[in-house]
Amino acid sequence: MDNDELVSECVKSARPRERIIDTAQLLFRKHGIRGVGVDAIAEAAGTNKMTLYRHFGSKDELIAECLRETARGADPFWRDLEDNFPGDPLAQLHEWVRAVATYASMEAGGCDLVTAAFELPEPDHPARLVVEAFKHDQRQRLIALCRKAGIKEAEKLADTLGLLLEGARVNRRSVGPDGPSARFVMLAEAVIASFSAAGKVETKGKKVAEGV
Amino acid sequence: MDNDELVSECVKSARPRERIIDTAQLLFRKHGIRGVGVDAIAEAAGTNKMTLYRHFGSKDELIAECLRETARGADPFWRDLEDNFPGDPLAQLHEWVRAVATYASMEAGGCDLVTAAFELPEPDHPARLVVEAFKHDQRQRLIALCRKAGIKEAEKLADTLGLLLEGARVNRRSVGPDGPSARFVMLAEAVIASFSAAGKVETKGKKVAEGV
DNA sequence: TCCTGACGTTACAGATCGGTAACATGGGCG
DNA sequence: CGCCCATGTTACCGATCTGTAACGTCAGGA
Repeated sequence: MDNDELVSECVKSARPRERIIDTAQLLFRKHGIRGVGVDAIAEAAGTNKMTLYRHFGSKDELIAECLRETARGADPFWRDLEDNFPGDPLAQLHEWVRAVATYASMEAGGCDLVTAAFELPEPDHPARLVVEAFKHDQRQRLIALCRKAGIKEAEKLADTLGLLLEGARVNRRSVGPDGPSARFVMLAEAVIASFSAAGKVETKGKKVAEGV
Repeated sequence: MDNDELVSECVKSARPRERIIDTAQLLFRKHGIRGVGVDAIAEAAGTNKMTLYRHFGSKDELIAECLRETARGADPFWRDLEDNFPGDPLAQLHEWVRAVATYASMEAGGCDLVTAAFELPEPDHPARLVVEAFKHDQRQRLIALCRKAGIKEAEKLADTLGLLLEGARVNRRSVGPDGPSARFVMLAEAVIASFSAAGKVETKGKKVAEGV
């Protein structure tokens, strides 16, 4: 509560609206969504409560907008994946493992969307719609990637990797960065290897090329 | 906030202290730890705020005590595992998968300990000590079980299963019971199978008997 | 120039929060 | 009986919360 003013110093945006969203994301991560009030957000963003309420009708709307902004951040992630390994979905899959592990070990760490789902138990909260849509979208993308990579049981591998990742993030959040979450890359690679082997056994004789 | 009085009807305990803990656990699950006040807990428990504060010095202490109580609930779980399949650690491992999946699909669902870790970001909160100790204990138990079951890379399998489980719980919490979390048993069994195969390949020629 | 619209400032409402003080009550036990 | 201790009751404190009203200020465009 003391150094939150400094937080806003890292947020240099012209428009108050962007400053508020950026600052709110930082403060939500630090103190929890319910642990920070709109007054503190506005002040840390270098503005005031009235301006905040003129842009976002309520705190719940601000929360939802912050989550939408966070969710939009995943798009360049997938674009980079495709750009860095064009036409090589298996390499993209391995890079996905490495990249999400790197992202999960940052201070942003635990996915803001999941954190919000934990902090807001009301089933009809506007933020829940954002979370569900995001999770569904990410799952579909990962399934498609596994399928293009020639994995036979693509859904199964994608769900295993997805649950492993969420587990690693939540574990890191509850027991710190030195727990089992530190082994995520190794565990995920082992799972991919086992699914790849199974896939090749089953598709023996057939061309592996399914994607690409 | 309206039907929380009925909640207390399910809690028939003689002593106010137990009633308060049981009621607090229910309300924390329903509204979140930060979403329910001590007054509401006391009233729903059929007592009053003063009695609550005489038993637990603060809300934070009550939270920690609730988590300790929840953590104690895992002991009979492991005892049943040993009692139902005595001397058969591999069967115990498969039963572990089935049992935790059943538990995770109940309304208690998302582990209260993890939820608390998400809701209480302060790193020195007394509840965090309980969470970390519990998670460490569960991990050690699962590693020991895998080892006794003859798995060669016991730690690796235990961590994979642990992260899968935590991922399934958090996924269920964020996208509901019809997401990938519904496939936890299948995914976990596939992982066990792959580790069992790897273990047998590597220990080929040696006696498999290591535990028991 | 003037006007409009975004933004800042102050004050306030109504509710709820965690936590405490003072006192009444009532049952078990010597 | 008389005492004690756990519990119930009421009132209160100061702080904080979301959200609103009224009124300045100021830059930029027609």
